[in-house]
Amino acid sequence: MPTKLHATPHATRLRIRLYFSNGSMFGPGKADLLTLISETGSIAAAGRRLGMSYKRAWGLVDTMNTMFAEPLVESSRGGASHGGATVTATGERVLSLYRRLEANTRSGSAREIEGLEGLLAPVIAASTDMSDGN
Amino acid sequence: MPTKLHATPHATRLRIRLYFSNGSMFGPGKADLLTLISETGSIAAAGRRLGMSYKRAWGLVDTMNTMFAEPLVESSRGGASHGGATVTATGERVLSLYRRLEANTRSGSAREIEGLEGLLAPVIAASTDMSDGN
DNA sequence: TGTCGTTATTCCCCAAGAAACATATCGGAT
DNA sequence: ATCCGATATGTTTCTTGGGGAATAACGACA
Repeated sequence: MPTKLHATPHATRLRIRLYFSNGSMFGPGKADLLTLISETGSIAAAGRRLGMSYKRAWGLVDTMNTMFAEPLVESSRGGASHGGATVTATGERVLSLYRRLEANTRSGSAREIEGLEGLLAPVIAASTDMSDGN
Repeated sequence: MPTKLHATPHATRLRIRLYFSNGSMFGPGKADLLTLISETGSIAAAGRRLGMSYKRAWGLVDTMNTMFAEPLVESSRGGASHGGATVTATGERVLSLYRRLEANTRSGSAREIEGLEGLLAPVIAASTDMSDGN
């Protein structure tokens, strides 16, 4: 029989949100949206991929564009491309800083995370009874 | 009105939440509650200090006690002391690990945080728009 | 046996926020 | 002049997490 648990290396996910002094905040939601806008070139497509309504995605973009000194996303309507959105250099910089913060935390606190994981209740393997939701 | 820029260096607050593979999570809410239970020796008192209802505080305690292998909080009813709650050794360990994770992040990503702060829109002194999103 | 403050638990209710729906607009291409 | 797909924004409907009130149990002690 296999050794011990630890079957899951680092399935633990971190969600880090920054609350700035001016009241604005930035976290994984905006970061992921930014990432997907950069990938897809469209607010709508990015929102769809994240399972959020266009309205919500647009609202987040609007907030991001006003909370920073320069807009993170530039959008255009109509035209040959039928509109779209691109992440500005500032946007990429914000994203890069945030991702680095995330990575730093994961690597810099690996010990603490493992320590917490080790204290968790063992997963109930029961495959017969699945009425529980939690 | 260059009355000021970033007078307060570290007003930016971090909120780190861990999502474990078993579906449970731990973040600043539970950590703060744990801290105050340790201080006050009472779930109710801790909840009051945090501005949350007893029901909510108790619910968080209950979740914490079941998500870890050993309870983080032990409580008693009645008696000479009229009941109360104490944080177990495991509880203190969890708290310590989480606080260290927080501190590590703050110190280990000071550059990134400062970088993001530097990109924020300057605070407009006069009119205050208390709107906010995610 | 009654008092006391805290833990434990249920039920009802509500507002904040998300979802859903509905338009309006843009502008190059055909 | 029209089509198209995406942006932009308002209006309505729905969901849900938490608050609040109410209630019970607990147990040492006087």
